[in-house]
Amino acid sequence: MNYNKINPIPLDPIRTINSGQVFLWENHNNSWYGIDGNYILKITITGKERYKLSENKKFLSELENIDIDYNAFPEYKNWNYHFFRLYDNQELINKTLSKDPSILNIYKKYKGLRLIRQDPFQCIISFVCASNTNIKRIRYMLKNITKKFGKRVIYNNINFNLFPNVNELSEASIEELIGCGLGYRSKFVKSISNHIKNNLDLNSLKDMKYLEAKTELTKLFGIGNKIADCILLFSLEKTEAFPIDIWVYRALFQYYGWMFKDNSLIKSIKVPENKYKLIHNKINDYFGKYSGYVQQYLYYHIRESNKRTW
DNA sequence: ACCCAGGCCCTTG
DNA sequence: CAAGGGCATGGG
Repeated sequence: MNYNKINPIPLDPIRTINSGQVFLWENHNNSWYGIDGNYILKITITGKERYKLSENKKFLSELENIDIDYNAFPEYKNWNYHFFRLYDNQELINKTLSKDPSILNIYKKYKGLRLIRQDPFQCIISFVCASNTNIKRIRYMLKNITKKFGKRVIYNNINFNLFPNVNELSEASIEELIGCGLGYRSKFVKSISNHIKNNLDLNSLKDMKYLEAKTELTKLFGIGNKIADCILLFSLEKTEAFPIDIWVYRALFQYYGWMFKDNSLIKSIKVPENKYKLIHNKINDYFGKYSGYVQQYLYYHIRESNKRTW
């Protein structure tokens, strides 16, 4: 059977920014505004449909009823190409997401969902905050962090706060972080900020191999397998990273149970930490270097089908 | 009251 | 090495 008829792949920016990858996007009037490190990104919906798919056009023109504010991200003239990874190998992504009927059906259903390339420091703090809580609270914590420690800016007559940089956030006390609602994560954020400020160049992680970079990240207090994979996938160019949280874990055994002979894996309520590497390896063997795209689709799908709120 | 949430750390056996 | 408890916090 030919599963490779969908080409080129589309982009749905609104779906993408509401898929649990980023947590600081807000809707004002007909526009979405997002904080990415030092920048405010803006996407305006101009058509009556929030996004119109046009099968026969390249992804370039599929943004036709989305108005991108190019001034917001000066380093990248067309920031949407950078942020939504539009220069990734379209054919290979398409092939990966069409690997078998299970993933192909999900791919077709949520077309336009893409990976985001985030500011690394913001991504690290975001997913440290994400441990053992829900998305609504992640948003709440991060919003509080920006309000307390980020530069205030006015853009389109709306008040925003940028995400604090390492130096700004390392000034925060544990008490202030607890005040932001981080709870026991406060000590992680404090420790990680100090460590990055003094001992770690985040950009150097981009040049390392997946495992090498992961080893560096998991040395940080509060970062384990899953959080490291989120950081690697969403901000450090490691598209083979496949974060396995409780939702992806459930999806794996619903659709890819055949991959795992060990039945004891299925019974666990939590993701078994000691089996994480084994699962990850099998996924990489099967899906290859763009495994991370599969993860995002599985995550999105399993949550949608359980009617979770974003 | 109890369980869960984009987990991780630490202690025990 | 494996298993299990604890952790902050709020919503269902």
